[in-house]
Amino acid sequence: MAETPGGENLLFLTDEQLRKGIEAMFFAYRGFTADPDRILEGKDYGRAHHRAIHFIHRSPGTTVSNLLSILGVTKQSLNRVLRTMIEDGLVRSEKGKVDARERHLHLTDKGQMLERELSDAQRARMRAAYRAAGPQAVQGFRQVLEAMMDPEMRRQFNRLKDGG
Amino acid sequence: MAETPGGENLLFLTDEQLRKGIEAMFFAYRGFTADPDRILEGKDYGRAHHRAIHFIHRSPGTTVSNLLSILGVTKQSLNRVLRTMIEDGLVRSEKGKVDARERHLHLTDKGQMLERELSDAQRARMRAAYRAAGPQAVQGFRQVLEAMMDPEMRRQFNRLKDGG
DNA sequence: CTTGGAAAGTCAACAAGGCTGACGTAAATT
DNA sequence: AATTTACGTCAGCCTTGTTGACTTTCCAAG
Repeated sequence: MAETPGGENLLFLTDEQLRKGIEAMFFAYRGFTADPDRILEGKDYGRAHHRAIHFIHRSPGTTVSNLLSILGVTKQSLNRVLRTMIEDGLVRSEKGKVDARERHLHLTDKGQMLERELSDAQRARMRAAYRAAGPQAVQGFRQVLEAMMDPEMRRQFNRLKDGG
Repeated sequence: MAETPGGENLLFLTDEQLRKGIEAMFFAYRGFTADPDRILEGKDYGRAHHRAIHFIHRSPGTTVSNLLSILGVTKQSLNRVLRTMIEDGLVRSEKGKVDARERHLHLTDKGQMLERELSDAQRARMRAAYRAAGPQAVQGFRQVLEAMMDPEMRRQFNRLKDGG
């Protein structure tokens, strides 16, 4: 057994273990996105639309620039998906009252319906995985994921966790 | 506390908890790919090349069709990245001896060097996350990820885990 | 009140990396 | 001999990312 002076077993840090973790992330992420992808194909939307829908639902009234910093894409890229969803009546964009330069984004009823369909599917998979693994495992899952984020992303993540 | 007839606490299965897990996956995956992406930008390669390099390194001599089923892309898509890497002398492709229709793929020394650079960076992040979270958390992390995979992907994952 | 700069939106052009469809070739299998 | 398999390739398309340049709107500071 590989033991440190401190006495902890560090077998979980071998290159082999790390490789397995890397591959697990790769395959799991495919599963993670598979259901929404399936729902969206044929609906003219893609993963980029799903991400926007998710975070608008999550933080109704959020601004474009806030969304930009969460999604980490350029405004041109975000604007493209936002525009189609506004045209299609999934998203409502309204001028800010305190700062009229900002656009506050909301899902319309139609947008809510699609969000529901997508998140139901994604939650169902997550729920099944959580249930299969158990609460203890879920806690570890969350700890490792959070430790894996860039500090900037972790800030975003924790800001979302609490207030809207 | 939400208790089932069985007596288990199911608070970890609330929609809110599931949403946090979903967002954690999203932000963590960004971190997961950030370092290799940074290394590859400016090198004419992208994430697709990284994936191919990883699995060729992982299973030297693997065939094109095997790689196809692991990566889950079309042969045209894979062929594009494979061709450039063969031209650039990162990957060697040789006819099979037992079945000459197959092409067996290996990394050249140059390919090994790039693989090293990429996987060192990715492992460093994974190692830091594992170390911060601890062995117990790592086990849970792996359990949840594995449960999240599609059965087909889980088969691939477990086939890789053992033999090459 | 003017002006500087931030926020938002738009146009154009491009690249990576997915996809489908069609076709060709060599080798294995039936 | 005919069919199937593994691989490669051409052509064309889509999504989603990028840069760069530009305009409009509007807040805030001088």
